[in-house]
Amino acid sequence: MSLVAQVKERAAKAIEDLYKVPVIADDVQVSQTKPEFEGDYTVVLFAFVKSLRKSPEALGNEIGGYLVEHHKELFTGYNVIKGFLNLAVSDTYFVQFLSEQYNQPEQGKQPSTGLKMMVEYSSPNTNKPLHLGHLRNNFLGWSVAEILKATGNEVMKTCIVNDRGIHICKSMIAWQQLGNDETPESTGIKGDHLVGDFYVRFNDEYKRQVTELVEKGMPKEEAERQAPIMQQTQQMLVDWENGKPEVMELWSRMNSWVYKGFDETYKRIGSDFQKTYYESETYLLGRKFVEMGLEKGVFYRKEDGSVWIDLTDEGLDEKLVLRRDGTSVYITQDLGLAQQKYEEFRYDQSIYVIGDEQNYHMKVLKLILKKLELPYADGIHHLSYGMVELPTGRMKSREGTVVDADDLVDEMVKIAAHHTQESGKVKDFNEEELKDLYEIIALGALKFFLLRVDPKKKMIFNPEESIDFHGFTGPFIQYTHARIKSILRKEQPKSGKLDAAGGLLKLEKELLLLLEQFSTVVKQAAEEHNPSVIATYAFTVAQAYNTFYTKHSVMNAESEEKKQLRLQLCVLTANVIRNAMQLLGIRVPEKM
RNA sequence: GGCCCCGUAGUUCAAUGGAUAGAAUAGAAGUUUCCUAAACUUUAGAUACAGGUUCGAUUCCUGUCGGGGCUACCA
Repeated sequence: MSLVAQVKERAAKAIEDLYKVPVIADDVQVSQTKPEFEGDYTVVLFAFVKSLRKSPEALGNEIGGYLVEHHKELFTGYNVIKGFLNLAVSDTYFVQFLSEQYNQPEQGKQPSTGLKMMVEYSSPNTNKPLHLGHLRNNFLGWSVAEILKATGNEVMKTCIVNDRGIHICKSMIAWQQLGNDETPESTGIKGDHLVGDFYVRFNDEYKRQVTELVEKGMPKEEAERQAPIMQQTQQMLVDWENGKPEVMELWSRMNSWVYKGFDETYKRIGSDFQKTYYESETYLLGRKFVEMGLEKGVFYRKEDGSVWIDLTDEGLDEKLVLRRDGTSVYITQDLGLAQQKYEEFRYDQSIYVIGDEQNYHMKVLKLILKKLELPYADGIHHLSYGMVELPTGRMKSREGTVVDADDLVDEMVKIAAHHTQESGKVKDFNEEELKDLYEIIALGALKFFLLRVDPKKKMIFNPEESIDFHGFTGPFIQYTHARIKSILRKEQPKSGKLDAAGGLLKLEKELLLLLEQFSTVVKQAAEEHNPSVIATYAFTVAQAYNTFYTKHSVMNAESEEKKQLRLQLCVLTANVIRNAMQLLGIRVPEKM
């Protein structure tokens, strides 16, 4: 049991014994003691003042006295300041924790819950390459999946690829008309970028044609409909839906270029999926829901044949679920996909990593499934994350301000290489090892940058300033790990019980206090679907270690006892850092 | 118009209703005969505004101002 949990439980028991009232451990408010006060954990007493009719000071002294008396092995002292009972945890407890845990390589792992969870993330369109926004999505999704695994869940990572629709046809038409048979091979351009370029060229040509028509005197809206390239694109979509062979062939050819490009990027940034769904295969699935909904009276048909659901009672609008021409809309497709996933995987939870611009859509999706009384409706969670914005606002492809994922990673690798060469610490690395190190550091910086912020909040990326390698960053933590490993290459701790008789120094104890919290932090991150909790934690640990490191020597410790204790502390810190960073998808180097 | 989210040091981010609002960067001043200075130490600097609830409000409620998103028979 975690230390916080123990404090809660014992404090609850103390109150029960002292005042003969039932108290649940979770109702006891416990937090880490602020550094300016004596103690390690603090019980906040205000909640009990009224019901027990005692002053906070009296309560604190009575409970504190009781705890120190009844749990000598755990608490060595207390003080009461206003309504706060500060408890000092014994060195013995921490030293025992250290010697039990230090060489357990898997820190933070929780027992199995038996629950199955799906995490859908990444979800790209096949008409453009991945950009910075996708990176936040990819890193979040991967990390949350990893955190859920660590907390004992079976996790299935999935991806839904948007590979059909008018926007895909735009790239295809542009390639047909302006492409000169260019291919990734003939041009040397990565497939997803090549197709993305044609999407841009479509828009340029379209704009040109509209302008031309307007100059001839056609009203703008009319021109936008009449532009030949748009008409041809719409015809292509119809042909695609009818399975016209030439169109299908071009479609799968260009998509294969894109997938090859995506695979390269995914491999590099570490994204993977156990199952990939393609919209071209799933977009018709939702239709049976329309029948079901009409039968249950949840949906209704309008005179023109379109089908709707009325959500005004829930404070939302009326929502279309089937067009009057009988084709399904986005939400209907999602209903179908949710069902399909459930049939295949029987999930307890299905987590969708999707931007917050779709909050409304996801709310509607869940609500419709609920109204249809589907058993998996309650398990649907939207992991809504904020957009990555530039200092000037949203990235806009029309203004060319979209930050490309591949370019950004390349840039980060360059900077990592520059810093590494400057420091001159890895002269014994060969070419390949150096290349790997640059990737580790570059992606460490990038992933940490995107994961350290609360997912719900939008965040700002300034392309003018490169992502930092100092301070609250991935490389800072990686560096700390490398430093520890450098010591451990010189000497490994001997196993066996340690003697705490000499007492722990302040910095040793502070570090141990933090290390003990890892499981609690992982649980919190899992409950909140929030990797930033882990990022903050990993940084705090690294910071605490660095402070300790500068102040106290491990190899030249005051005594052999101390040296052993510190070596164990080094091993545990390295393990916790490695495990924490692993949950963020960040590797830690042995040397840097 | 309706619904939702957000305004915290110069900047980027923290803070289950709890103690003197934390970090990181940028700024100023220091630390390397001693385990990796991508480090460490010191210093200065912020809750948009006005009310309310509370023993206690960055957090909850109301209003004002400012920013963003959604509100498609697009996906």
